[in-house]
Amino acid sequence: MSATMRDVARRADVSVKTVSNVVNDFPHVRPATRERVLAAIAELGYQMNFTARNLSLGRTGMITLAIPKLRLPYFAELADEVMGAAEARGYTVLIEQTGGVRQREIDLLASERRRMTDGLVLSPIGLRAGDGPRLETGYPVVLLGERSLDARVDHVVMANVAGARAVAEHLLAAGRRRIGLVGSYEAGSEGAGYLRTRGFLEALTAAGLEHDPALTAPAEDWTLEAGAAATRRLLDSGVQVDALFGLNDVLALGAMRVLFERGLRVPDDVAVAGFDDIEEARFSRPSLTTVRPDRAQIARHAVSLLAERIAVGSGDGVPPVGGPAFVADYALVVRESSAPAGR
Amino acid sequence: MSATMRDVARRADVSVKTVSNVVNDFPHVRPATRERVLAAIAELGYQMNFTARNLSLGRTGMITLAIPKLRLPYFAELADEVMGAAEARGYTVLIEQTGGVRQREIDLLASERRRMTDGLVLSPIGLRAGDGPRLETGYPVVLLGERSLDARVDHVVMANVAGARAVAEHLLAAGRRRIGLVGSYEAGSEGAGYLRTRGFLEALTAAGLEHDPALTAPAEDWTLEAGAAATRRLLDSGVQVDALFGLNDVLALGAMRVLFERGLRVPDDVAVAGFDDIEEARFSRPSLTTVRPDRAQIARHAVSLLAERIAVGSGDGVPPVGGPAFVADYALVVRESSAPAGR
DNA sequence: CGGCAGGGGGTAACCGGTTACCATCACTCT
DNA sequence: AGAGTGATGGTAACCGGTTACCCCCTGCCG
Repeated sequence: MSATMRDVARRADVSVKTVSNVVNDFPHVRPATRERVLAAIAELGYQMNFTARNLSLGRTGMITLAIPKLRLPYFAELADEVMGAAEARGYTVLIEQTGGVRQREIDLLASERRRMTDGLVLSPIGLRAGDGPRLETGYPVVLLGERSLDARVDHVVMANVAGARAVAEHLLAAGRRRIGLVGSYEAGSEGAGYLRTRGFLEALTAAGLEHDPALTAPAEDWTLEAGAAATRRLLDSGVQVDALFGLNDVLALGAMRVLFERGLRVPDDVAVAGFDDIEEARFSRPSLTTVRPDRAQIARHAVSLLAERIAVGSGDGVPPVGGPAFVADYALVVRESSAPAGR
Repeated sequence: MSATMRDVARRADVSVKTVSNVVNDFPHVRPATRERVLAAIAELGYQMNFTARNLSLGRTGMITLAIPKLRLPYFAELADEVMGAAEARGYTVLIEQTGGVRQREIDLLASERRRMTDGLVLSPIGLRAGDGPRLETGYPVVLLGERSLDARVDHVVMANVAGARAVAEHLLAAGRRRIGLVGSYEAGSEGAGYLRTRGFLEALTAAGLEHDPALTAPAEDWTLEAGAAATRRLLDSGVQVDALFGLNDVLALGAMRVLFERGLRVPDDVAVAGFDDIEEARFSRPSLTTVRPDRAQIARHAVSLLAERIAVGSGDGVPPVGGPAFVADYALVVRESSAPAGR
């Protein structure tokens, strides 16, 4: 079909080695020769076959980013950051959606398809403690999420506990005492949901308060829809709340929507806060108080760790163990939804 | 490093052909032989090298989806749909972001990197009329967007003109007469911005009205931020509006945020409508009237056209010309932001 | 019992690059 | 002048699959 390196070589009357030297701009090529080759390339419209190159190089220059769902703004923003960080290192990112389903996450690790990429950045949701060994496949993997999987794999985490504690402290300082928790986590999973809940509870405890279990609004997914549904159930149960903490921003936004439908004013009647600082949080009505993890930092670090691991793997035999998890910075962002006084 | 097919063959005491027959479950393999091969595969932990397979097959099983920005909810949702449609056909999707920049879009078409995938679904923003020929590279391409690029390439479009007209008619029917237009398009580009504007103007004309140029709020990007900024400028200019039509939902949501900041009530003082029906539109306060294009249909059709084109390309020589553009269904979704009477 | 059909499986070429190894060649150095 | 040196570029093996082509063997038919 299209021209190959040998065609170019024949046309320029040189060897394939020389053509290869030119396209990879290897230094020792005489200018005149280079010209001839470039001319031949232009005439034939030659374009390199990357699959062939990848085969001989033994690498593809691609890494996989596995996230639960692209439609969730947090992950779309994360993907954007990771793509940027990867590009800076010459990698192309292949995005896979796991739906947060454990089996999909495991499949991805075991899958033959993954051999199309040089490494994997996995944002695990479904994996459970005990699944750790599945990660130790010798294939370069970096986890985005708490290192609760007892796996000897590199981790990049956000300060879930500290961030959630900061939010709760802020709400308590504003005088809120009956704080509803929107969202839940699978028992046994030690993911972001568990950790944020823990941070939240720690703050209450530190303030000498106890969390009323009736103030928990479980949500299956971390979506607007689920946040709204959970909040509806909570309010229907008749409990009184003066604040709601969504385990992430979309849950909080879904909750706000329901408060609005029920005629409750935010923040006057009920303060609301979330976690993630997705872009929508700044533009919602009212704008949403939340925790902003340094996403760019997370992405950069994850890609950097993965690149390192890939390099090592291709070097000697046994890759070293992942070091301690890297914890990204965060900041509490107070906005209208929890402003001290009604506006 | 890892085991190859030849290793498996040696281990099972068969030829590579037989191993290949087994892994590709070719019918004529004696059960006993198959067992031996499978056992060898298990023992060696063999995993096929996809790069090698791709090289001999001359295809990669991947297609590229090029969109402006993953952070824009519309495109995140579209990407999700495309990935689903592609998976149903055995393709993996590689997402590239163009930022809506013309040069990036052109680079993508010319790039050698694209040779890593079998085809391209491109959502062009920056390409101009006249750029058509650049698309005719013999490489399978399907365009998401109006066929204004005079290119002989397959197109899948949404009913931008009709959808926008429907929105405008709805606002007019609700008695709105000074309808601001939030968003703009590059002169000369005939993309979604231009077409939606056209549909909007058609409705006004049909109603015997003229659009006051002062009611246009240009926005550089189609983002929340840009929508807010544009609306701020519009309101600052002192013009009176009783409705705002955002050329897409995020522009409209950004606009709503500013109306709120200025103490204007939606829909009582100003009705608002958008285009795209992103998920956030259902949960905003108030919920947003918009046009819902059938995204799933668009994705399915685009992937299907591309798959067809890929199949043809590998068959005979010259691929046929793209047929007439496929126009996806749409529906006007009326919500609170333009409800007839204040709630 | 020879011949033939077709299932089962081996051999080796091929996909299109990279690169180890080697051969020239032009100079410079002693 | 002979040797050493580095630039230049050719040859062919190799990456790890797929597959065209061929051979062997078994079962069945005449």
